[in-house]
Amino acid sequence: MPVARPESSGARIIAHIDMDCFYVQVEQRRQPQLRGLPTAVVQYNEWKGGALIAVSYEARKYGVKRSMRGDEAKEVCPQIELVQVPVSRGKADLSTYRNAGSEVVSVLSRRGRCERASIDEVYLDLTDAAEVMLAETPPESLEEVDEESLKSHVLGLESKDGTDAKATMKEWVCRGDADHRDKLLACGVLIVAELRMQVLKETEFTCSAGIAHNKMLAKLASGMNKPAQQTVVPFSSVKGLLDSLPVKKMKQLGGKLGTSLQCELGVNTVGDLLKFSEDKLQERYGVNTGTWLWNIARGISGEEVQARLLPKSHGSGKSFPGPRALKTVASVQQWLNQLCEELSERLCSDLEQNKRIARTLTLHASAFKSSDSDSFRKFPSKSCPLRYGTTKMQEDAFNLFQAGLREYLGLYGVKTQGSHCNGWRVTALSVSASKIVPMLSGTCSIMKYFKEDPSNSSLKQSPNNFIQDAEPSSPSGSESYSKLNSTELQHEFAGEAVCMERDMDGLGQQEVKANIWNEQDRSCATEKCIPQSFTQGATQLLSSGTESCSSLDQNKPHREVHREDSRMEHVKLNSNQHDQKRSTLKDKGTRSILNFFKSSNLSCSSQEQEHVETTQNTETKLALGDRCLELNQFQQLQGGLLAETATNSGGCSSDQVQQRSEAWNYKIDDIDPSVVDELPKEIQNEIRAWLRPNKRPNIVKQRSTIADYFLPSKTSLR
DNA sequence: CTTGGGCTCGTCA
DNA sequence: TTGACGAGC
Repeated sequence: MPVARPESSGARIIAHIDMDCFYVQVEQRRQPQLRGLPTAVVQYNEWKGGALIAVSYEARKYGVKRSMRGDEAKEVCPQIELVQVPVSRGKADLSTYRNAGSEVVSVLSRRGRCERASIDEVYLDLTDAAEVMLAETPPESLEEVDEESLKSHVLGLESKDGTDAKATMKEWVCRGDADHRDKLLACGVLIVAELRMQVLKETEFTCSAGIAHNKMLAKLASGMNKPAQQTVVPFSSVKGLLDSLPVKKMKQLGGKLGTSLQCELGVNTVGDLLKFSEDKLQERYGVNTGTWLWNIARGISGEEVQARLLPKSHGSGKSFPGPRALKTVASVQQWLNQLCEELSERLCSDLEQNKRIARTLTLHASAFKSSDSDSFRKFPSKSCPLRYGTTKMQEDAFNLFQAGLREYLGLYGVKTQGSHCNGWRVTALSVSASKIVPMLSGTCSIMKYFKEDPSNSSLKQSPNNFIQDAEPSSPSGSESYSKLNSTELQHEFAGEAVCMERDMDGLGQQEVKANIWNEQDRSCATEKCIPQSFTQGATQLLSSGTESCSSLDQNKPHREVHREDSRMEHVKLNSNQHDQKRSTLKDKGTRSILNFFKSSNLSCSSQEQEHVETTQNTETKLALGDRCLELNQFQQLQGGLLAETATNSGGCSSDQVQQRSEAWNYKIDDIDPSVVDELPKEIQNEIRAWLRPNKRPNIVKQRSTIADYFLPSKTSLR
């Protein structure tokens, strides 16, 4: 349900960026000979040539539509190039598109708060950047405006007779008598044009954009002039836009709510909503939705751009339409195994690249009973704590399915569930992982220990390995989030990490924490930089720690340094209290990670070793605070104590840490990378199963990723 | 202009 | 925890 939020004071500059027929562009980049040709991406489906899920603009000219099947498209456009969505494990695999989306996000997140709204859509809050530009280099002072900006469209701006569109645009951007809001929008136009050109340069993708004072209007505008164009919505044209806009075009009104407005209130355009009082709308749709409707009728939407570059959940699913519906428990289990493999792979990538862990596993299914079709029931979805490891996930998913099936069938009819058809059919299955939280230092160190352990590669035993790992040539499921803007990632994590710190505060550890930060401030400011062997992984995590750390880091690529500089500038210029608070908290979160990298180094040069030793004391003092979280999270990965920690309402006391540490019979700090085999059996198995989907050694991979990122040519990315 | 299905993701209650 | 719903390629 939409929720009304008051519009904050002061005009914001919000952009919505939408990739043009994104999947097609990704395929055309991979196969450049397809560029300029009518092209469509079809989902694997033998029936009638598959379903089109993305259509190039060249193909649209021929009347090819997304709703068509491959065969129909061939009829209206015989020369159309149909590219199939990659398939792995018998199902569509969208990793390549997700990865490409990450590339785009890494460019777009440089100028302001960035929210990844979908695989190919992004919201940006460019308010600060626009205000800085207006203060320092206002558009009216420009003698020249770049071509891309001049190609923009201004809603409600008519080109005068005899004047070409670009001249009109230049006049609009540079006019000195505009009000403050329009001047900020003009800055937004210039910034977004720049960003879009940068996206094209670095990713070869074109996109369209909307620039307005809130998300709702920016989203509306981005679709108005496609492809590869941008549209700005001045405040003065909002009313005119909404008055004639069909309600169904508005985000969140495309479904039942919009239909209800049309049918029950006779509201056809958003402007029609103005006839209804807030009370009336609330009465019918509830306070939240009512107020939300009242606001959007007036172009008001205070929804903030969330700082989020990463998805909140991962899912893998497949449907089994018509005759392909699954009839046996065994076949369901087979498919669940496939789905869990993919999910597990993606979770491992997320863990490795973004240091996040998912806590909940959910199974969704659709089914019908052929016997009594009149008593139709929905198959219930079921969740449980998520245990890492492909095999465990497969077990858990299957158990969730069986629990759901029992409920679905009722108490009877469970007996003959063996391999025989029992009247039920499963038409869709999916597994998803949610409640993804950032991992703090501890678990991370454990990961590294095992990943870097050479003896680990010889441990190739893996139960239930009936499917070979993904072909070496296609690292599916390995999302290149490592390419994301590091400062933004940081930003995103800061909030979560802070939450966990607060939990600790609640347990009376404030003083400990204060000491930790003091120590870290000092060590961070005085030490040179991170040992080289860690910079690959650490660069992302550390880059915005403090000025002294980042400016002295010789290994940091130039571009990254530049980005940090602009970020620091940004922080300095911002007098907003909230932002100051946020940046302080961010630094805290960063430093706890920073500390880990400093102290967990195993193989640095002697000179670096010395540095590590000087920070060792700091690490020891962290024991009470961070160690608590490390243990918690490590145990979560093990899955063994998850239920227990869950009932613990988060957090744990130092006593409990002590207890558990003893229960496990080893200390995390004491684990030697060469003694995997000496670990408790269940941990060995867990680690092996857990690592199985990602065989590539960490170091090699990270190096290649970073190198790729800075290669002048894109060829190695494809 | 809408239409569709498979897949993925998000929000709210 | 679970379900309903919305969105987009």
